[in-house]
Amino acid sequence: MPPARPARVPRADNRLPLILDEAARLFAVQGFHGTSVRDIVRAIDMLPGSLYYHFATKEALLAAVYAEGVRRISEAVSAAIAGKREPWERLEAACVAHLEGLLLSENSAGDYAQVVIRVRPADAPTVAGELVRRRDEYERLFVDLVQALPLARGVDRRSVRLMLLGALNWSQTWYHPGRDSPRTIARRFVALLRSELDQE
Amino acid sequence: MPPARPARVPRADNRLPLILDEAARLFAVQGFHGTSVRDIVRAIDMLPGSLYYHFATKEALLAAVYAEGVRRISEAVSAAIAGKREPWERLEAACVAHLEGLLLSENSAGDYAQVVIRVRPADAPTVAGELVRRRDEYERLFVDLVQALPLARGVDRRSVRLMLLGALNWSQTWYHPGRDSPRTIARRFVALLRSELDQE
DNA sequence: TTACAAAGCAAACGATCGTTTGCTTTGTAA
DNA sequence: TTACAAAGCAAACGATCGTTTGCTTTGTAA
Repeated sequence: MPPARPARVPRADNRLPLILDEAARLFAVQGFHGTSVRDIVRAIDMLPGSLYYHFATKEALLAAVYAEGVRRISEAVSAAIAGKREPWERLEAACVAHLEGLLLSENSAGDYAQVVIRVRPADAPTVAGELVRRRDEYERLFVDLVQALPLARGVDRRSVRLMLLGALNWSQTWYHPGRDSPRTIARRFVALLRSELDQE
Repeated sequence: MPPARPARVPRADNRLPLILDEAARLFAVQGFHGTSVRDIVRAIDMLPGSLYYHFATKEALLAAVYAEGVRRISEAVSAAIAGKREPWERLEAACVAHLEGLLLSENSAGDYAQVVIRVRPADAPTVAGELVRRRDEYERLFVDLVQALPLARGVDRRSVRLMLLGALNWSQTWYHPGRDSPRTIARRFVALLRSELDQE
């Protein structure tokens, strides 16, 4: 085995994080096809060609944003359920974290998650497989959470998960910052399901 | 008032309907920005410029497809609830019709409805106002259906509607033709809500 | 202080985009 | 049979797209 090469250390003024942030913001708002490479680099005073030092293609850039989005929201949800034991409490906490990560736009953290929800893998054929894999990986969190619920016999847990996540994700289209908070919306949706499904 | 001009009658070989069909199909699958004018006319052996005899802009074409989509799914839902009296039965029938109109791809009727669900008004700024108006007009059907439900006091009817429609619309992303039918999915989602909300 | 890779500039590539302009074909009403 | 508008062709417009190529600047390890 050859000795490990001395790690090439990135420079401090590396603007790759800025590219990711701006790409996340624009992909979230305008979609993948509605955003040009020039749109992205314009805001950070870069030339279009320079982006290709960091990414081989526009689709590879999307894959990077997508990966970061899954990482962030997975972390938020995991942190939210870490302290809790009761299954319904855990699911509610997860839904609140999911929706806050998606809709809360302060510090632009929500942009990354919105890309995961909004951009269809089919929009970027060369990385579609990777995107689907990452989304599935995230949703597995919710498979487990729903699995742990004490439900009456005969209730299809897959339907429960799909209904809840679908309703949450769709809120992206009608949510307005001034009105009900993401936390309130998430709790309400869980409550609408809960008492019916709870077996006691 | 001048006498009405004799109506200019369109020709029988008018290919405008073909343009609408193909645009609906492609906008549904690839999105608005992911579809070019050339993509649309290619399938019907037309030249790109010829489209502009029928529509002033690509966005005006989208508006026409959108309007037809709302018209079709409104009609399907209205027909489905026409015979029924019981409020929960009416809501279920409406949800089944909504989802079948959205997911059933036989005779390509679903393409128009999918455009309504998939394309964001903001994607076409010059017609965004019209698109929002039409979508709201359609959703008013469901406002009334939920309004008629005999619910326990304190249940937020807006949340019930948003949760249900959100879950249904989101199914577009995970639905697979081989598995559960749109009818089954719609009924299951209504059932998950129903017993909890029903006041008896 | 120097060597060198990291980072990005500068300029352009061919392809494709939505749309326009002027002209021709063709169905239909009279 | 003819007049004419409906419908679309043919060809191009300027703008923008994602990407490449060759060169320069600059931070950092030695």
